[in-house]
Amino acid sequence: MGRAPCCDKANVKKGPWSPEEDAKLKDYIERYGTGGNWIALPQKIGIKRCGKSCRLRWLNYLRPNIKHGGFSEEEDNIICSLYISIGSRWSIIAAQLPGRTDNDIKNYWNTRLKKKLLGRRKQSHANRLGTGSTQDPKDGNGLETLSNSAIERLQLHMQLQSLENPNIANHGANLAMWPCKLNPIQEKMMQSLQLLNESPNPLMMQPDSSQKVELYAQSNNCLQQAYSPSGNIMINQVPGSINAINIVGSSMQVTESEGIKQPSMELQQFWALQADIDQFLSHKAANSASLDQTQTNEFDCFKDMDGAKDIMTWWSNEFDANSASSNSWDSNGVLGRDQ
DNA sequence: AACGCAATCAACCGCCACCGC
DNA sequence: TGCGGTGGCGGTTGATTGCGT
Repeated sequence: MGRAPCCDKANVKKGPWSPEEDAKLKDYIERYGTGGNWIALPQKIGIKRCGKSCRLRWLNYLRPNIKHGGFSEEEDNIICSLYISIGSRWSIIAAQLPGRTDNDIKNYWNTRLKKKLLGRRKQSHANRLGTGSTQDPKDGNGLETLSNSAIERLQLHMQLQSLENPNIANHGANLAMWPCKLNPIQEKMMQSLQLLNESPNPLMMQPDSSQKVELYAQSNNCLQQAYSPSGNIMINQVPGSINAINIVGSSMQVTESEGIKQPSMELQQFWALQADIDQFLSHKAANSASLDQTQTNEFDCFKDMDGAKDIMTWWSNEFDANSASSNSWDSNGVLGRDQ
């Protein structure tokens, strides 16, 4: 027995929405709201659609302030940063991009961004597999033991590191060094997300819980307005992970002696993001687990670092310094606007 | 102009978590 | 506590559009 369908499939229209259906749905929701029940909505409105379909249509197209297409370079960078850090949590990524929907971002990533970033490497990988690689694809120690998402993210890590600093990439980079040219907000996003969510990643430093971590703001002063009642910023409260961070600006350390200042807008956004992430993680982490299980599973294969070393080395070496020198993680670099 | 292939994106599907009973 | 209904999410599909030959 399969589960009961959410609606009567036989009497439900599928496919593209007509302007009339759109108008009915939009008009109804603007007048009365959803009533907290999407399943019942189509009947009330008088359209033969599945409730889920109505929800999707509203969220992705009909609700106000939706943006379509025309992703900016900043949005590109944010999407990439977050994808690398947290994977395909499109709803979380979308939450950081006002007006964008998870579906839009997912499509954009799958059809464009991913190809921009991974296309060349995948080609190179294919060549390698076809020309004498000794790695058996069925071998459990190979790339195939990773989820696609994890592979992509690790590839992106390495590729971007290579672009920034081929020497570091060749020796197992510390992700705290990366990315070097994000804007300040993205930089903080990455730092907090990495600390919160990626500690099993062997590419990253793994500070113990008592270690003080300093986040360096690079040549910007956005953190110099940092405010924190205790002199520390609580980065998260997950047991066993980092729980306090001293933020050090380019020339100024935020301490209690700095006194109380109003938080900047950027810092408020930063904290809001952290709250979102914390909420997500605590939601996922059933009491004892400090990390999202899915995330952990993705990197289970790296528990045995010997098995992963070759992969890392290959990824690092695969990317030649010549190509790296012609790119950088800025608006004209990695993402290379090709229009 | 016609065809075939690739890219794009709207929409669907199925799974999972949450919530109320 | 278990179960069913619902919402939310990510993966996938398939129709449409664009482009090269």
